[in-house]
Amino acid sequence: MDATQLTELMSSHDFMQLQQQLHHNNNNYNTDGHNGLSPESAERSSRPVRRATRRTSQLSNNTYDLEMTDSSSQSDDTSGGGGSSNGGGSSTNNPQGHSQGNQRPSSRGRGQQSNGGCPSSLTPNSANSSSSNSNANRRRKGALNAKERNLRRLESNERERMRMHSLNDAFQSLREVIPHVEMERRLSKIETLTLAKNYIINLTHIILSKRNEEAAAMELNGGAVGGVLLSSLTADTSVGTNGASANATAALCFEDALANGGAYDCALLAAADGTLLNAAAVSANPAMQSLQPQAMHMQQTQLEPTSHLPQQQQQQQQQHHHQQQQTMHGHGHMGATMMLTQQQQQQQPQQQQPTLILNGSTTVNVGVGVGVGVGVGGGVGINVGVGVGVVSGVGVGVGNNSGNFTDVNDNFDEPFREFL
DNA sequence: TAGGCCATCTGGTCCT
DNA sequence: AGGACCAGATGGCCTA
Repeated sequence: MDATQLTELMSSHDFMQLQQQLHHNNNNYNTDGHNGLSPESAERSSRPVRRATRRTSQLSNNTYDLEMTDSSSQSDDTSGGGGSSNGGGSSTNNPQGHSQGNQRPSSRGRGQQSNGGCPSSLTPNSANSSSSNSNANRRRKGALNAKERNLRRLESNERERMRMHSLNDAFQSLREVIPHVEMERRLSKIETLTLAKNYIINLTHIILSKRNEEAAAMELNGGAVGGVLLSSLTADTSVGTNGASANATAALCFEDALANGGAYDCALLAAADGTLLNAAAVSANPAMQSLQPQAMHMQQTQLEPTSHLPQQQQQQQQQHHHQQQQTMHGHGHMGATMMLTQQQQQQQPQQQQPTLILNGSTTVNVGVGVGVGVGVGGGVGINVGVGVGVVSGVGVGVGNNSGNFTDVNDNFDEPFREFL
């Protein structure tokens, strides 16, 4: 599915319902409590169908040979001289191998242990140890211990599987709330974490800038309703490790978040390494909605520190982002102008709804904008600055150059503290 | 076929 | 002591 098809699909009226349905389905991800590898559960979930590995299937069937008394022989039994009792290979589990308990061809003593419950001794002297009750007891005890070790190992493996499943469930839950492109493959774990990080950063920027805007708007309009608010934000997110700045572009649309029962569409282009260019729809959870009590657009985010770049370079970046937008797999419910390029917007300034929303729904343009807004302010960091209304032709500057973005990082969790 | 991603097993370490 | 957590190893699946 290409971007056009995806956009068309997402433009459909039923898309919201479909999205919610998908969301619901995704919630079934790996909740069957088992290894999550059954074809049925895989079909239901977004987890790619994976066949269980040999080990997995065998262990899942509880065919682990508990009679083996040495766990190392089970995990690393490639030393059976190639003529391993399990036919060589890893031989951890032997689906057909229970019968081997009494005919294990291995020359190793362990095989004989399981036969008689008597650990064959590894020394010639102990080979005739049956004459000694104490030795036999020791051997039995040793065998039981080995069995117990194997049992413990099995239990430990099971716990580890469950632990990893719960971890994967958490990853899946995270995938479902992170805006990203609906890809044919699911996000990998590293992609999920990267997007989540950038998404949090974006939300933080929005909240902080929105607060500044509201304060400025109140001051500007004297609190009157009806003022046109335009703001531009450029933010430096030097949050990456190894000093790399995040280069993110986001287009979030909370347009009718509340009107649609809490679902909103948004697109997020975010990647610290520039490899992820994704857009997608998510369903907002109540906590996220509470962060945005007003409907809000965020048409474009560019987290690259651009305000200090030469104008020419900024223009180049704008062009680059135009191209990105054209290829972006955006969600259809992006609002009328969400996915339009600047050129397109300029070509139809009369038809489209004003992108600059009045009080009640605020437009927040993050980045050196496409179509709207040019961040003003020399410094790197958040520039809730002078807006230039390109689309609607109306722009009211709200100056609030917050300076260096370290201010944000210093109080990174501040906007969220009230929700803790 | 190489590389990426993943599930699982495993042994060591830490924590309660 | 037992469970949780972690990282290394291994092998399967998928894609370019």
